[in-house]
This record gives sequence, C-alpha cells and structure tokens, in this order.
Amino acid sequence: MSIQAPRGTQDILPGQSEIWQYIENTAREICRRYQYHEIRTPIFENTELFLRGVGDTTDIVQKEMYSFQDRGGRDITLRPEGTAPVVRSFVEHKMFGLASQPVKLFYFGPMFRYERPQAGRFRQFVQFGIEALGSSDPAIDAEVLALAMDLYKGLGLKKLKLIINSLGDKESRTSHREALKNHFEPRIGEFCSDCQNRLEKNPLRILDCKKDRDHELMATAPSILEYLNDESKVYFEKVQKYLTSLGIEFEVDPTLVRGLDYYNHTAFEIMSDAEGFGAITTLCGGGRYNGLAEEIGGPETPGIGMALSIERLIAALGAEGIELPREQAIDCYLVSLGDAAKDYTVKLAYQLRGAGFTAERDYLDRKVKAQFKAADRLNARFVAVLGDDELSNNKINLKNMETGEQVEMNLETFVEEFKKTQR
RNA sequence: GCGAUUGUGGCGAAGUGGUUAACGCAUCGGAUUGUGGUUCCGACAUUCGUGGGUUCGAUUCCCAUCAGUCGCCCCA
Repeated sequence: MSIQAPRGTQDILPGQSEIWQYIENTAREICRRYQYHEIRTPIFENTELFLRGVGDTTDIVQKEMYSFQDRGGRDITLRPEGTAPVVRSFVEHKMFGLASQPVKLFYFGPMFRYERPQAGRFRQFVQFGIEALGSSDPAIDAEVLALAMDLYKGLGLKKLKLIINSLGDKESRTSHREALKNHFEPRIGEFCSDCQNRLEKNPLRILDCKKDRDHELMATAPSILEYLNDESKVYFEKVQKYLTSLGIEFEVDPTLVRGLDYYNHTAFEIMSDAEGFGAITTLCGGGRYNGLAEEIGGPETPGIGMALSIERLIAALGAEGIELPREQAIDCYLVSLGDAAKDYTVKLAYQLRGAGFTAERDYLDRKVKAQFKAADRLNARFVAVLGDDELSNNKINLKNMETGEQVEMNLETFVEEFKKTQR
C-alpha cells in the first residue's frame, strides 16, 4: 500500500456517491419548499473568525482545529463548522439590509475537525445546515426543527428522538451558571477530574457526567429552567407550543448543553434510537445564537440554525435498514463481433447518447459471451448485436434482455426505431 | 489527547518459526468457432500493511510506524 487517504478522511466511490446525491437532492428540494437559499462560503477562513465566533474555551477551538499559516503569514483554519462563516458572510455582505427578511440560508459542504476517528466521526465530514437570520420569532425555531425532521422522515428514518432545551438569554445563563458553581464548589473534590475542570469552564456540563451521575448533589442541582427570566420562559413555551401544533414530538432535557459558546435560548439535538447505532447518536444539532453577528462585528441580529452530518445520516439509514433508490440500469449495450462492426459501435453509441439514451459498449475486446455478461452486469435493458454479417446487410439485432426476444432492425434507422420501442 | 483491538489476492476468510500460503466470491479463458443470469473444467498472492530486530530461517516472535475498528473525551 503506497499513499493512502489521510486519516479520518474517506473517498466516496461510485455506488456510494449515488446515495449522497439522493440525500443532497432531497435536502435541496426541502429547502426550496421552506424557502432557504444556498450559500457557499470558503472552506477556509481566518482563524480569528472561529476564535471569536465559536468561542476560545470550546473543545473545537482548543484542540480540534486544522489551523496553519499560509505563505503570506496569515492565520488560516479549515472550517470546523458552518455557522460562523455564514454569519460572517451575512455581515460582510450586509445581508441585514436585504429587502426580504429574515434571511434564510442553507449550505452543504465539508467541515474539518482534528479528532480521533471512530464510528460516525471523521476529520473531514460533510454537513448540511441551515441558518435563519434576522428574526426572533419562536415560530422560526420551530420551522428549523421541522425542516430537519422533514429531511429525516422524507428519507424514511423513524427511530428519532428530538431533545430540546432552553439556555435562556444572557441574563438567565449567567445567573444559572453562578448558581451551579455555588452548588458544586464546596464539594467539587468529590467529583471526577473532568467535572472539576468543568466547574469553571462550563458547570452545566457537570450535569451530563456519567461517572458522577449518582452523586447526591446531582439530583438537587439547580435546573436552567428555574433560572429562565420571564422573557426566556415565554419564548421557550412558544417554541414548544408550535412544535406540538406541528405534531413534532420532543423531549425537554434541561441538561442538554451544546459545545459551542454562541448558543442561547433554544438548543436542540436530534438523536437516533436505532439498535446498534453505536456510541455516537447525535445526528443533528443546533440552536439559537442571538448576538453572534455582533460578536463578528455586525449589527445586533438574532439567528438560529442547525447542522447535520451526512455521514451520520447514512449510518442511521443503515441502522434502520433503509435502502435508498439508486437506479443504474442502462438503456442499450452494444455487442459487436468483428472489427468493422466493432468500429461501427463507436458511432452507434454516440448516436444513442445523443438521442438521450444511456449506452455502453465493449472496450476490452471481449468475446460475444463476455460482452453479454457485461451487459447483464450493467443491468442493460436492451442489447444491440452487430456482427459483420448484419453490417453488410445494413441490419442490427435488438434483444430485450428481460424477455429474451430479439428483433431485426434497419441499421440506418436504428436509433429512431430504438426510440419507438422505448415509447 | 488516552485506552483496547485488528491489518493475509479485487472482496470475504483459514493458516504455520521452515520452504507448494487453504477455501469461498468475483474476474478471465474453455466446454457452447455469434448471445446473459445455471452447470462443469481450468487460470489467478516470488507473498502475508510498512520499516527494523531476534533467528540458520519469519507471514507467523519482538519493537516502531501507518491505517481500520471500538470505547473515553467531545461532538455532526
């Protein structure tokens, strides 16, 4: 084995790429219905964008970024997520001034995180995500969730669990954070080392800890929901009300925390319930990020978005045993016998393709039998047989591979006649 | 970043400190001198991820390295 693809990356080969296309097409169609429009941002950005946008205390920034200096000495990072770049573009192009508001965008593309690869985790992975900027209507929070669920359900996934939480606004968050610190601090020595780190960094995460799950302070810890101020509380209730009215089932989990600093109010994850899905079950994550635009130097702009990984989506399809359609039959395979006939099929294939058909011929000088085998393997609906005999009589034989019937046609008008058989 | 485990032909998979590295699938050729999905016959790894070491000798033992898989952390 000489050179391999870098660790944590993968080639998507024919056979597999059709699945990706199908998912991508489905996502695009759903975005069209919801009126989200595609935005394509660079795959690398100035490192500072992520330091400011994602937050320099997050794992992503601290240990997962692909950062380097380019030849001009600029600090560059391969994007680890899509929201900060989209918001950067929104600000840079002054989309807050566009006539139609809110601005609803979607993107599709590779993200990069330097992590140990594992089930459902790669160093380069593809995210589909949407962002709605300029509205703080809880209805749009519900819309973002609805779109994500539509995509999953449209592809046939059933074993899904939507978990939502509210992180509240800045005021609510700060008071809750203080309360958590005060709650755990006196006895933090009884907790695992991870939790001891979390106390300062992100005390909310302590609630998530598996090792210390049974500690008595866990049950009595203050819940974020109790610290929501009135405005945040009403907001969260409305989001839930809308979801209920759409028939979207969800679960409120006050311990749900997201790994990026910019979230506030609504936060959510969609997980797979499917058997044998492995340790990584998060398919989709997102939330509201009012204030991110300001952080990046724009005007105060509310925003909400979600992102999901195609790799994990495909894994979930596998776990639920769902096969996506991928039709690959070809219309006509040209079998030839003899040098003159073989030469002629070059032209014939060209004509068939020009008429809109999928056509293939032999390029390996195979025997007739082997050519038929190849046609069969390619799922050819018809095989046209051209030998030097037919060629000199200006004829060609067309065989229907399903019925085995074979009819003789005029070589000159073959493409026309073939068209008729297709109707 | 930490831990565990695996790495043999295109794919799946056996195997042993000693010289012919099973088998299955796929592929190619023939039986069928111009017609597929069945059957039968035949062909197909100077080589066991890579590099180094131990040894008279290693694919088998040891070390390193690369990669896959799984778990922790964290996330998509």
